[in-house]
Amino acid sequence: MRSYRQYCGLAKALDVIGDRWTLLIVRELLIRDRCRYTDLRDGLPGIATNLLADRLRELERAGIVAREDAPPPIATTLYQLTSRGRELEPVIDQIGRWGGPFVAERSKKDTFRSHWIALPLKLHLKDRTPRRPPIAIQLHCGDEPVVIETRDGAVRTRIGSIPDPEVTLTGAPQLVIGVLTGKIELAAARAAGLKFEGDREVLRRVVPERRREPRD
Amino acid sequence: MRSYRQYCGLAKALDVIGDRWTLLIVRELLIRDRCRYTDLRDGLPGIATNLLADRLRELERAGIVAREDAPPPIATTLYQLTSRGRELEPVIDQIGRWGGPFVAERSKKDTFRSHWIALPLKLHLKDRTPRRPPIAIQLHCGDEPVVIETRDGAVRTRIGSIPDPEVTLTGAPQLVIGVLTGKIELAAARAAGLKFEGDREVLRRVVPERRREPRD
DNA sequence: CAGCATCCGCTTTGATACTG
DNA sequence: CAGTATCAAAGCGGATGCTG
Repeated sequence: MRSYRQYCGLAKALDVIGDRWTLLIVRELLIRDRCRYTDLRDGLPGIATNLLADRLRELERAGIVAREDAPPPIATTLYQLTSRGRELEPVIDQIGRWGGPFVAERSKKDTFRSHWIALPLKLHLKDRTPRRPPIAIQLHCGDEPVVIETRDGAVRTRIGSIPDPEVTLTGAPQLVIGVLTGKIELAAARAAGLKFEGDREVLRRVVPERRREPRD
Repeated sequence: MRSYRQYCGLAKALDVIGDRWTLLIVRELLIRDRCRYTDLRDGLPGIATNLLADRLRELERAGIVAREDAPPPIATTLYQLTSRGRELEPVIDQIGRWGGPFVAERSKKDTFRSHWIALPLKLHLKDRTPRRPPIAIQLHCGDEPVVIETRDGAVRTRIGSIPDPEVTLTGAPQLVIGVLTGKIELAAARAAGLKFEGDREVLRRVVPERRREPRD
């Protein structure tokens, strides 16, 4: 990206992360921690492979991404965020929150990967009763399973499965998100096709975090 | 901008605000509230005029910017953010914070407009003793004067002058910002060329706000 | 197969000139 | 003042080819 050449923090940041696809690549790495080129490509439907390679080079040069050549017998390259890269989480959080209203309904032309909901869920949800024993909620709403786990009061999410989750939700992402953020009643979601298994009290334990009111 | 077509809040947001120049236009409108096409162009050195016109059209269509035809005798068009547009302030705040390290030093090729510092100062500073009578700090570090004012505990900034400020700072933006954010001692800044007039105790009243620690 | 690089047509951007 | 018009250059998207 050509620099704006403006002595301004916003403009300087956009010089680095303002390119097309760049922040979506960071999104992938925030969710997956360490992953291969192919994982990134699969999580970024629509990207041209040469662009992904270009962006990874630029991000590495900017100190946001580090590439690690896994030793044999794995023999593959792994990409991960540096600490400077992980500092982009609040940036992506805010942009994603601003874009929240746009995901109220889903267009048929939109692609979806289930792990995309992991980041907003982790950032939005909190454990209402952190003293009680940890719980896990298993989600099935796309290509890969996602787990929500409480641990030390924090809510974590990751790609994967767990043998005995307290709750399992299966269905369209709109319904899964709606139920977890409290925007859709469980009964309404089940009527709309969501499958629910487990203890419904557990579901109430994980609730959207109250946002700080903006100043001014 | 071509849509990413991803069912993801971040991607949907970037469909709208991810174009080159778009967030810088929002920056201008956050600082200036209502302004003319020419004001925007002056605040965006480097932008091609057709691009500014294009972006304003797109932003209007997206419900972020509203255009208002001022009645005669003014007879000019004024642009301002809608409420949805003002909701981008936290987005720009976070991106600007992330870009903060990049403005540690200034390249000679960088352009500068003094009002660019108004937004980060407003977002970073707080009034340590909000009960005391309001104060004003006058800044001269570029093309236009900027005022910092305390009011009801909040810190506000605007383009303009005030007759009798408690403090006046004149000099390079690095020095002005450094002193206000506490990164440079006043004595060091004066040695480096900053002119200071007024009550140095007043300067201590306005301090950087403590950021909430990130979760996780 | 993973991890790119190359090529090509198309779109976006940038610089400048011009207009009501 | 507030844009539109024009055109060259850069960037992007899609397909394909190469290499270990």
